[in-house]
Parts: sequence; structure tokens; C-alpha cells
Amino acid sequence: MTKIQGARERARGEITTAIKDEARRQLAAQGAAKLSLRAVARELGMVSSALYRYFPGRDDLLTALITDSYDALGAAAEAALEQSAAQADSHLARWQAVCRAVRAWALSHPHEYALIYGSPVPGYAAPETTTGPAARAALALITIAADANAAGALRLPAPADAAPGPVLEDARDLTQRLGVELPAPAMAELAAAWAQLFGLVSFELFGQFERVIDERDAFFDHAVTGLARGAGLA
Amino acid sequence: MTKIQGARERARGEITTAIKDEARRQLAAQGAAKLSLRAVARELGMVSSALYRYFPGRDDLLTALITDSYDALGAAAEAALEQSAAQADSHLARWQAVCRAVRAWALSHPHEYALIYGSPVPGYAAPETTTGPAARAALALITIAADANAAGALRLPAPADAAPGPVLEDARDLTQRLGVELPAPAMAELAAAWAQLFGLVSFELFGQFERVIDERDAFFDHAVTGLARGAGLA
DNA sequence: TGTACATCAGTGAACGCGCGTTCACTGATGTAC
DNA sequence: TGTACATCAGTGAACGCGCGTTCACTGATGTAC
Repeated sequence: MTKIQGARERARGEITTAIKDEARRQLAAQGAAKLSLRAVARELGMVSSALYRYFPGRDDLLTALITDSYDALGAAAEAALEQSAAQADSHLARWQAVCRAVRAWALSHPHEYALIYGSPVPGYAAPETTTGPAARAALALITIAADANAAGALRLPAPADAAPGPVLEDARDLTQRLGVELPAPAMAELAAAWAQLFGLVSFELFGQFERVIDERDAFFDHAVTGLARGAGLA
Repeated sequence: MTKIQGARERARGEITTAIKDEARRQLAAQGAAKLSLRAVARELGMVSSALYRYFPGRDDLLTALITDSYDALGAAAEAALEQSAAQADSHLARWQAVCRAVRAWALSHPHEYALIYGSPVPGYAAPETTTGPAARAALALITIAADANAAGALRLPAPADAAPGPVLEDARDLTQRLGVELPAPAMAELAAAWAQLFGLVSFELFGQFERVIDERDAFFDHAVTGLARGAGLA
């Protein structure tokens, strides 16, 4: 349903996109803290004040970039999830596929990744608008676990190894809010695996594996299999 | 062996410390990207050019802060390691103690943590001088595994679950460089657990657990036990 | 189909600000004889 | 113990730069009658 637009409206959309694209380019070159409206305008051949027709200020441009980044990562994860639907029986394979998609997106968009999973930009607080898009990638992994659970293929932690009560309550809340059918202990393990996945990606991206791990692809695949085990998927 | 110093030399040391302390304070307020020599000087009641007697430039001040941060984290981890020597038989307890120390330091020094484990400061490349201090905290955990190994209490991954050959080579290199007695498969698992530990800490610190996990302490302890299992310590 | 008016994108100048770094200097502290 | 000289910390002015944001404006595009 490509809505028909007047020329003005179309132009507005295109220029908004051009501004964000140029901002992303500068993000890659300088990092979020140095993102400058003036530099973006200059590069686009506009005068800096013209940008205020499109974004009320610098922070709003940043917010748009953050939302876009979460969405792009989420879309990548969801695409991997769908493409792996063929192997619906191997939950491990699907888990690996989604994890790989997350890492691949991060490696090809390092500065956008840093924007959303790196240190918060000082003096800037992301509005709640970003929480929806932020959950998309996580939901892809949770879906796999829920599928496995429905198929009776999800291994739950032994009672002695399950998370303590208060954590299980958090986990229960989470499943409820996400509307997903999953035992709380499994959800708790998933949350941990989720954070740990980003530890792997961040370490690689932020240079902590320099002169430590050279075989990055193989290392990641191996570690991700371990995460799947922790989440009860293998 | 507190070396005796002339008044000038002593003053120099004190002022260098004062500069770094003030810089750390500004780090906490504004983040690394906005760390400014002028602001530091102003706050210390000096003229900005005076700082050049102590640091050749802004980047060198940053480097000093990074090195100090790695060292502080490393010292915290090592202290936990030593204090846990009493329970030398429970390698799991020692693992938990060191992990908790890492998290506690991160929570109480969020901006210094972000400086070393967050997104790299754009336009700044940490010199190799930082790699030594950077390894200290990791070494604390590795020491525990080596102790467990020496005691015959380290559970190695089943051959089918071990990391693939190329990764094991990286792991072997690592053990050699660190001069530690540890089978390569165990070292590979340790590297993964190491990265994953920082995923847990970073997620908490950078706000990803907001409205997701409330019981942070219990969640962390639980997840860290899982990491110990992955590393063969439980 | 044509005209009058409203909307909106983009301009250019200006505001006040902070930054890193250089440089010639002053004056105090240390050192060699 | 006293003097001449070297070292060094800190000053203050200046350089050239970039930033976010505001404001009154021009001129083109759309809309209502």
C-alpha cells in the first residue's frame, strides 16, 4: 500500500533519509559524541539551520539513528529466523543462524552497533520509544526457544540449577509482557544467554580479542553453541 | 621502598594525580569524548597551557586514565582472588568471588568501565602499553581454572563439544604467552566465559536490563554460576 | 481555469560558547662550584 | 656557606577552529474558492 504522496511530502521523506544517511556516515567516521548537525548540513550542501525543518535538534537526530539501528538489527535477526524455518526441527541450527545474523550485522555496521550496545552517549537519554525496536532481535531468539518448548524439545535446568525465586519472577513478568509460552526458568536462562551473546560480539567489535583470538568466526560459532546449551537448546 | 623525593618531584607527582582525579570526575559527568583539558585545568585553578607540563596532549591524558582503569579493575579482581584463597578447595566459590568483584568495580566506576569496555573513543587508538594491565583481571579467572586443573578438578569438555582445531591453536598460544598450565580446550572455554561475563556487566551498566531484569544481584550470581559450568568449574 | 492566500523549505547572518595547542615570559626551586 | 647558573612550573595572550541554535527573510509549492 504505497501511499501516494504529493511532491512536497515525497521530497521531505527523501531529504529526511538523506540526512540520516549522511549522519550515519559521520557516525562511522567520528562516533556518536561528535555527530554534528553543521557537518551533516555542510556535506549535504545545505545551510545548518535548514536541518531544523527536519529534526528539532541534534538529540532527535540521534534518537532517529538509534531507532533505525535497533530496527535494522531486528530485521536482520528476523530474516535469519525466517530463512531458518526450513530446519524447523533443529532448534540449535536456528539459534546459530540468528546469532550469526546478529554478529554479521554488528560487524558490517560497527558504529551503529556501538550506538545501541556501546557506552551510552553522555548527556543523552534514549526515550522509551526505542524499547519496542530494541526487543525485536531478542524476540527472534526467544521465538526459537518457544518453538522448541512447544515441540517438547526444550531442556529445562534441573531444579537445583534453576535461577532463584526473585529472578524467576522477573522472568515470568517478561514472558507475560512478551506474550510468549515459556517456563520461567527457561526465560531466565535466555536472558543470560542474550546478554552473553552481546558480550561476545562487543568484545570482538571493540577490540578486546586483538592478539587474543584470531579465529573469530570459528570461535563465535563455538561459543554460540555453548550459549544454546545454556538456554536448553542443545 | 618509598623512594625519597625532592620537593619538586613530589609536587609533580601530586599534581599529576590531581589532574587525573579531576579528569576522572569529568569523565563521570560528561563521558570520555567530551573530556577537555581546558575544563580540567579550570577546575584545578590552573591555566590550560600549564597541563602541557604534565601531559603532552589530551590523548595522553586519556591513555593514562585507561591504564589506571585497567589496573584498578585488575587490582580489584586480584584482591578478590586472594581473599578467596581460604576456600581454595571450592573453585566455584572463588570464580564467583572474582566475577562479583569485577561487577562491583564496574558498578562503582561506571565511566571508567565504559572507558575500557565500552565503545572505543573515536579517533583515539589505545597504545599497546595498555595490554598488560588489561590482562590482569582475566588472569585472575584463569588462575582459578589453572588451580582447579592442578587439583584435577577441572572438567574438560567432551571431545565432541570441544572447540574446533584453529580455535584450540589460538588457545594454546594464549596459555603459552600467559605461562599458565591449562589444556587448550579449557582455555578456549575460558575466553568465551570471559567475554560473556562482560556481556552481563555491560548490559546491566549500559541500561539494557532496564524494565527487564530487576533482581540484578541474584541474576548476576546465577548467570555467573552458569559461566563457571561452561568453563568446567562446576 | 485562474487567482489569492497559506504553507513550508531553505537562506544567511548572528549569538555566545568551548576547544586544543603554541609561544614568549616570569619567577621560584634546585645544583655545581 | 654563598653565589651564579640551569631547570622547571605556571602565566596570559593569542591562533584558528567548530559547535547548536535563533531569527527575520525569500521564494517556491500547494490549496481553496
